[in-house]
Amino acid sequence: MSPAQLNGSCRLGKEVCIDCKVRFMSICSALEAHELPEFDVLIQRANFAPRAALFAQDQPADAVYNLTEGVVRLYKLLPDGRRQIIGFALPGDFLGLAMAERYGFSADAVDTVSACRLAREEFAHYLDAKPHLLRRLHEYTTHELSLAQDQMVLLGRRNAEEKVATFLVNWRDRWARLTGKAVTVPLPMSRQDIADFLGLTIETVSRTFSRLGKDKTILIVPDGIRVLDPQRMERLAAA
Amino acid sequence: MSPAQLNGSCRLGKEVCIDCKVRFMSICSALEAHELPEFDVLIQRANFAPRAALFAQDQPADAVYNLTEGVVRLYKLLPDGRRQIIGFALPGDFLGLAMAERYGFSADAVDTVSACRLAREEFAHYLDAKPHLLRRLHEYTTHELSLAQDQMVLLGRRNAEEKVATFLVNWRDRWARLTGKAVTVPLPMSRQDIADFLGLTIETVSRTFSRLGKDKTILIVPDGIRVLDPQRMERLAAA
DNA sequence: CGTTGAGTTGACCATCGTCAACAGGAGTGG
DNA sequence: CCACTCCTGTTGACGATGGTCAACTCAACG
Repeated sequence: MSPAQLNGSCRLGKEVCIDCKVRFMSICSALEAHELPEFDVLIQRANFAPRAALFAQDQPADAVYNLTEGVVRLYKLLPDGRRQIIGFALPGDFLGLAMAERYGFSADAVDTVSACRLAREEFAHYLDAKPHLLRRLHEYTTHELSLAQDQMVLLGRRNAEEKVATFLVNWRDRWARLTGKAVTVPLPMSRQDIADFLGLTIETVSRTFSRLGKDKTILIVPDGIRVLDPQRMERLAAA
Repeated sequence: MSPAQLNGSCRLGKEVCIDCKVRFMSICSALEAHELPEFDVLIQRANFAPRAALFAQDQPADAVYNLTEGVVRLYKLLPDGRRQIIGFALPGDFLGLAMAERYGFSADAVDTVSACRLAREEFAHYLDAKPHLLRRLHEYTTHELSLAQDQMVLLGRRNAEEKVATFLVNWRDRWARLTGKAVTVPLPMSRQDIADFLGLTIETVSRTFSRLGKDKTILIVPDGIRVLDPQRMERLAAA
């Protein structure tokens, strides 16, 4: 499947806002039941294969997305190719906050992704008519800003072990909010993705995982980890 | 003057929104002329001596601030005392975006600071009645988020020289927007502040300044620098 | 089976942090 | 007016954390 070219069998008639599984985790929770049909006509379902691009940095920002399924990595590139992942988006997350002419970062699917696509202009006009939705969006944005500030502390002032532990704890908690608590934490993204998120190299991430594994702090399983010593893990993350 | 204890001779009658020098650089630019008097009654002028705290992380967030004068450092502390400065605020900047129960970071005056203080609850209610102000605030927040994402790239993926150069270029440009272009860029904050903003130590910042000085890329002057080779500077910052 | 790509591990090294000494200016008090 | 302290910033020597380079394993896939 080619990147950014898709949605075959979707839009099966049943995929309407009122049935949306992530409605109450997304900005759509601000909408009243009677507003859902009118919102429905604004959105378009889009599916993305693993590694497909939702959008790319500096492209004209003609759409925003509400993620309903899968994991998306958001990243910025320096001219020489260095990459910083600024976040991983999960179902319920809103992409394209900037509402600028062009995207400030790139977004692509880590695994199979579904999202509601809204034309930016249309969405902006709809927002003008719905102050309660704008208010919800603003709350969401300030929350994102707060997470970004936490990430600055992590990138600027924590060592490799603290970075990895913090990442794993945060990811486990986000995952638990979606699917409930589980012993095994899936890690759909690659080691390279984790490294680029934490400001490390792939080797350092790998070594730190191994060390935490030898510690019996975590157990490394295919495509994920199991937290064996949550106490020690949280202590490392809090430090 | 003791921290967080102040405003003596302020509120001289003339200090009303309509005369505000930074009105068009702040979120107040969203207000119509006829709304200024009603906004005026919500605000309270506050002055802060150098090093005084505007507010501290985890304190109840009972006020937000609109900066009118001076420089404020915003920072987070780790339990063991490591500090990450998440930004420097200048006149026109809005502090307390989170609108949460408690402040997510600390803010204190770098030099002499003046600000408009608004009770958070009152401001929230006023926002409910003024969608255009909310909209402006949302634009401001997304801009801050975008800056935070740039800072993540800087912290995660740039070396010391690039960090320092990027900081100086950005600071020069922000300063120029306030006071017009000038050969000398004042640096009211300490080396320690710069280090904690860039995820470096004070020694590395000092050495990098010295090296850029020996290069003739910059000239180090008391409480500031002069950019001698803007081209080279921008090249380092863009890298 | 051979190839490919992700992940792991080891050896070595560079950048930046740590520790320490020192310089210079501001403020204080004899 | 000078001696003294204090504080910030600079510089040097050394070391540790994490990066670089390379070899290797293993699973997936044709």
